[in-house]
Amino acid sequence: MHTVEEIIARLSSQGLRVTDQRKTLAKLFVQEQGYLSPKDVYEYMGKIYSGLSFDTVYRNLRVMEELGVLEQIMFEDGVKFKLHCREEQHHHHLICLQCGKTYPIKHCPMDQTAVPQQFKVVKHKFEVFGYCASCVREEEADALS
Amino acid sequence: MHTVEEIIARLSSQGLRVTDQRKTLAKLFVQEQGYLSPKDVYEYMGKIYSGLSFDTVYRNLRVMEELGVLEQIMFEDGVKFKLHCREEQHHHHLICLQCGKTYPIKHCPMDQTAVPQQFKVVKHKFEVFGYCASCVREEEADALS
DNA sequence: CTGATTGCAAAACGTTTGCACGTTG
DNA sequence: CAACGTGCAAACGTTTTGCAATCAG
Repeated sequence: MHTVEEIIARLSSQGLRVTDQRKTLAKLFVQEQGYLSPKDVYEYMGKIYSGLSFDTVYRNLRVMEELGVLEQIMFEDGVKFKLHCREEQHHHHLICLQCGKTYPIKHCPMDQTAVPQQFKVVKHKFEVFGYCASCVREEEADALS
Repeated sequence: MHTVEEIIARLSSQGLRVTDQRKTLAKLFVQEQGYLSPKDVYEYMGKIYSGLSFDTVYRNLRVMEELGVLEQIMFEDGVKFKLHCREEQHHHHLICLQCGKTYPIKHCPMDQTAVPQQFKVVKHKFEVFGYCASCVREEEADALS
């Protein structure tokens, strides 16, 4: 799920149409290794397709999510999407609050977590938020000026 | 922040009015040791106050949050509130997907997590979801019937 | 060609706001 | 009685839906 070609192949293997807009959407998420809000996507796509409508963006985000191409998570300020991690092994993420890019953390806290027997665990969430190297640098530059 | 009286005291110490509705809201969250959506709260309160309006519920949830009485988090299906943990030490939660109740986890995964030096960590989220003992039992009972 | 995809308009949500009236301290 | 809280109606932003026109395979 890391290349535009793979995504397109997956689309057509499901009998879905490969439209220009969907190709662009795939390209956007492949380039951008991070979370994007529907609005981010709409603004980006809008520059390319005049007369683009918000509902098509939503529909395509949904399609991609159902295909397993994208994954969705809730932030404080709303839903965001990113390319689904195709990595074999379970992992978590560092997430940059500025640019939305993510970096893998191999360590999974569930190994060390004692859970009462009575509690039936279904899933867990572990995310670390902060600022990545380049966003920290920008911030410092801004502070100086 | 564990009793209705403490919450009321905090309200009036801030020059805010102690209304019936706010007392009921406090009682609700003190009893319920878990997450409630604004809708949950509205439905509960609506049974008591006919003509209750949604915006008042929101306003009071907000007031309580600003007082530090409640805390808010985002779930897949929207915002929810619960009594703010007054515990001294940092901890995380087991959260029941059925009833919304929470149970503390002392272990904090950040201790074991290696983060690249360049990444400036601001906060983290660690939550374990599943079903608590009583909800598991109900589920099993349902399965049998 | 046939069914999938798109834009448009409108609806459906959840949440917030302004206002006049009622209530608390 | 002054300030704060409430209900109502209406605004708002986000997400979804129905429909007719368009496009991909």
